[in-house]
Amino acid sequence: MNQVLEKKEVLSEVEREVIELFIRMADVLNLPRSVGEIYGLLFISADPFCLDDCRIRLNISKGSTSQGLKILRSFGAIRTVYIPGDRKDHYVAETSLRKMASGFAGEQIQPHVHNGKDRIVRIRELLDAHENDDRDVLEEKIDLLENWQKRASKMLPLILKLIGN
Amino acid sequence: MNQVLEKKEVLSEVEREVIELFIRMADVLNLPRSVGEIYGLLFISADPFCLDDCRIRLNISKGSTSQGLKILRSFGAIRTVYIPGDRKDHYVAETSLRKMASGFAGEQIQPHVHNGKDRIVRIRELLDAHENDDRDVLEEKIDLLENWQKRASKMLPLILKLIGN
DNA sequence: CATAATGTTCAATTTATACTGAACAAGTCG
DNA sequence: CGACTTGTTCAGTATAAATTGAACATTATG
Repeated sequence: MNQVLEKKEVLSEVEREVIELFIRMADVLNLPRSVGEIYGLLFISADPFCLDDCRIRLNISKGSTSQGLKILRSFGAIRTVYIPGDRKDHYVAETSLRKMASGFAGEQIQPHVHNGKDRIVRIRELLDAHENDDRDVLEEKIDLLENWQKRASKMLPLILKLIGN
Repeated sequence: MNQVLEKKEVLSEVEREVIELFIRMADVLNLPRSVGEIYGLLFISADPFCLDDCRIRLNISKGSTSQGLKILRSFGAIRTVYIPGDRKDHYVAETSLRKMASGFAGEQIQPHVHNGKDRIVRIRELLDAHENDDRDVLEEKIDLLENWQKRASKMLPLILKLIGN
C-alpha cells in the first residue's frame, strides 16, 4: 500500500518556492543541487523526515538522497531525532546560522585554506632552491601571497563571531 | 616569425605552482578554471600581459582568454596599463585584497542576495494569499528566513571592513 | 536462520558548465 | 579603400560534476 501511494505526496507552492531558494543557496556555496533540495524540504517541514520521505517528496534517487543527507550531516545543517519504534533515521533542519556556518567553514573551507598554506610553503622552497634571475620580484609576490593566506586564516573565526548566535 | 615562436614561451615551475594555487582559489569561489589561470599568471608576472601573451603562455583558447579577462575586469581583479605605441590592452593583477573582495562581493554575491530577498517577498505573498492549515508554522519559518537574509545583508559590508586595506 | 528493512556505494549515465575555434565586428594603418 | 590587428561572440564540443539505480552491507525481526 505504501508503495502505491508514493507518488501522492506532493509539494505545495510555498514548499516549492522555499526549496528553490535553498537550491540557489546551495549553488552559491558550491554544493550539489540535491543538498539544497533536501535542506529546503527539511527546513520548511514541521516534522522530522526519513530518507525515503525526502526521496519521495523530492522525487530524487536513493543515492542522491543518501549522499545529500551525508553532506548535510557533515557540517551540522541537519540533525537526527529519535522516533520510538522506528528503525529509520529521522532528520530535522538545524536552524542556528552560527552552527551551520561554523560547520560549513570547518568542513568545506578550512581544508582549502590549509591546502593553500602547504602550497605556499612548497613554492617558497622551490624559490629558494632554484637559482633565478628575478628572484627578488618573485619573493615579494610570495610574501604577498603569504600575507593573504594569514589574513584569511584570521578572518574565518572572526566572521563566525560576527554571525552571532 | 611570431607565430613560429609561440610555443617557446614556457612556464617555470614556480609559475606553474602559483597558477595552480589560483586555480584552486577560483574553484572555491565558483569561477572558471581559466579565470584562476589568467589571474595567477598576471599575479606572478612582473610585466603587463596582453590577451595573446596570456593565451600563449597558458595554452588556452582565445575565447577562454577573452572571457576570463572580462570576468577578472568585472570585479576589479586586474587593471589595464597603457603601453605607448601598442594597440593591444595590457593587464596587470590588482593586488589590493580589499578592492578585489569588494568587487567580487558586488559582482558575484550581491546579485544572489538581492535575488533571495525578492524570492522571500514572493513566498510571503503566496503564504498570505493561500488559505493554509499550518500557516503559523510556515509563517515562523519565513520569518527566520527573512532574519537570515537581513543578517547576511548587514554582514557583507562588515566583512569588507574587516579585510582592511 | 531466512526474510525484510534501511542505508551506502559505485559504475554507468545524464546534466550542467567551461572551452574551443571560426566567424564576426570594430578599429587602425599605409 | 583594402589588408591587418585586436578582441568578442557563440554554436558545437569536450570536460567535470551530479544523479541514478542496482548491487551490496548491515542490522533487525519473526
